[in-house]
Amino acid sequence: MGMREIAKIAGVSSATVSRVIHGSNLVKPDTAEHVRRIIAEMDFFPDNNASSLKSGRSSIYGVIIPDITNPFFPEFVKSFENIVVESNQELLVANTDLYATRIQQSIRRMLMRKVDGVALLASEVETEPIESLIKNRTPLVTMDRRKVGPGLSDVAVNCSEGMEQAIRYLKEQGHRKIAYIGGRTGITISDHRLASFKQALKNASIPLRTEFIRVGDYRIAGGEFAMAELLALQDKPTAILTANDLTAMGSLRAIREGGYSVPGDFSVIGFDDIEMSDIVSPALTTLRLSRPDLAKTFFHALERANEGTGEMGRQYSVKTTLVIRNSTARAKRSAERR
Amino acid sequence: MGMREIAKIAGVSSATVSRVIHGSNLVKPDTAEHVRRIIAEMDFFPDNNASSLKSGRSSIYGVIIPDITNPFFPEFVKSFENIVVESNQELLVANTDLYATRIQQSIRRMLMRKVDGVALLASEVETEPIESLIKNRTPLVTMDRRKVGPGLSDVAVNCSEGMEQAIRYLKEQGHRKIAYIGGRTGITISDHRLASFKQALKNASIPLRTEFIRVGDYRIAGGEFAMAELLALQDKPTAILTANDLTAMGSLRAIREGGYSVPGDFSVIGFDDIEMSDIVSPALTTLRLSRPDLAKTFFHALERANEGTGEMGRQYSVKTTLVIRNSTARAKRSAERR
DNA sequence: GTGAAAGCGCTAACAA
DNA sequence: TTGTTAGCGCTTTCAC
Repeated sequence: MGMREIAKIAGVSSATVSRVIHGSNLVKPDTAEHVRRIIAEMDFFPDNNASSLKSGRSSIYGVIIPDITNPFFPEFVKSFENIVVESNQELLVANTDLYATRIQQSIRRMLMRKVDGVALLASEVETEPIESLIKNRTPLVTMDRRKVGPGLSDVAVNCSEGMEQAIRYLKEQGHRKIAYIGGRTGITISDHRLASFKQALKNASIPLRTEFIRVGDYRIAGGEFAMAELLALQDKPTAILTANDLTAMGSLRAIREGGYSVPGDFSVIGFDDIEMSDIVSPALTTLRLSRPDLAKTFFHALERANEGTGEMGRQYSVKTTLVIRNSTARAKRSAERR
Repeated sequence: MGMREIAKIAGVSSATVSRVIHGSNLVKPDTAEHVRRIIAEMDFFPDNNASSLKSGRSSIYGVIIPDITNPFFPEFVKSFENIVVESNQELLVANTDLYATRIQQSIRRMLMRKVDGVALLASEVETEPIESLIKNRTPLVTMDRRKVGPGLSDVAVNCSEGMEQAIRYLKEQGHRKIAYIGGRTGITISDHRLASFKQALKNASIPLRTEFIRVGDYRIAGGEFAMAELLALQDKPTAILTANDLTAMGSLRAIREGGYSVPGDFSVIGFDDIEMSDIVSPALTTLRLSRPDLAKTFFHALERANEGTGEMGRQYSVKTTLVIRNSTARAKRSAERR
């Protein structure tokens, strides 16, 4: 069952059928209507592979994420998929499981499918795989790499504003000893968040203590481990900022295990505002990074790149806002007792 | 850059290049090696659309899930993707967001891409969309629909065994008043779980109380609401089984909100064993449904259907096992006091 | 072992 | 407004 047969039944040419399917206005309404009826009757649908072969475009966007097990990403994918499907396109999702090598594989596979663009949210990325995308003139939009080029755009997560808010808020609550549990260094996304944290401290005239800077892995286990280290300190912090909510949840866990309470003994602030944040106990104060906004921005950047081909990419930015829940409170006069 | 050009450079025909790429053993090793080198040098990769068009197969499997926000599904997708990518195929994931209408859309889109098979984990499924798959001879494997046919297989979740275990365990712990929070009725998956629960109670000679049977929605909110109803009962249960872990977490929440404790006042058992189960507090006792096993079974069923085309589908089954953590304990002499 | 050639189903430029 | 036609890049007989 191909367009040819539909054409025969309808008494038109396959070109007309194609036009009808694509809603061309060069077809007489009557004819179009007639053809549409036949299509419906025969329950016909076109072969996408053939169109892609012909046109070189596939109406597929690729998304590469590092860890589908981190709720932030499914939530992003969901938002993104809604937008993409809305415009009759499709999503090819690849999860790299945090292996940098799998990024290359994924990109390669997407290139073979002639995707119309790639949203790359896995930040542990080397330059090589990106080049193959550029070379094949496939638009790429990255997250928080802060580099643009021809066909290469970036969506930065503007955390400095949020961090400022968070630090200011903590300061108002009487906190002066503020720790940070980040992600592996060397990854731009981690570096930027840490830098924003330091800057925010500075702006608030709060001294930075190196022993208060710890490294996690964006997962619960990492947050738990890093928090345990913090708890082992003689002079403990009274508040902890984290690079993402999972890290914050790990901290919560370590604090509980250590026999302390949140927000009684420690205030904890997450990052992302995944759905779970509102559900754990205590509900997490966090810096919200809106998934719908992020998805919209990625989509927009991709669309744009697809119109003006070869055009220079842009630097986009989405911001974060502080959402106050129950994991933060006034600092105790002395959190060190006990 | 197509096979033609590679062929020219290598001084062979495009047919030979194609053979080399597919590892055909009809090519002289020397020639093959030579061609491979050129391919690597030129960084060539074939156009999948062209192959699919020619062969009618795409090396893509489709997966349709109801709610990407429920960690069970990302965890399944991850396992499934690993297997699929291993065998040089790909995954097209569609999330229906619990809208039955989106299942049809998804299937249609997959049909247009000529997927080699569809794994359908969204259970709220009518017969119509399935038929279009069958008609197009695209293998389909469903979860817990318990119906098979030509090109249609099913993977049943054998929960009866697990339920028996759970009830037996609770009975040993002194529980006699056991409630169940399930999913919307009418969905086979919900019906089966409920039926297994009832059967298990019967086998353990524990009376079934209708007011102890509640309906959730496989999400935290539903579990919370249903548990609140249970708490409002004069004569409360002492243990609660749930249709999935999210429901169980909702119960935990309602119990905490109600001023009770787990497992002090109530024992709670989940279903699935999502990663979070081990992380919430208290860690959840649950019936584990192994994602890797489930993924393997789906893949196997799909592969099988793809070999013997038009063959009759099979009924597969994966089992569940009780994982005991901290949300269950001995029943109090009287849980009703207070 | 290797090459020539005929399409797979669709699109788009051109013709009518 | 509609039809004709030439491929898109690959696979796969069939012939050598």
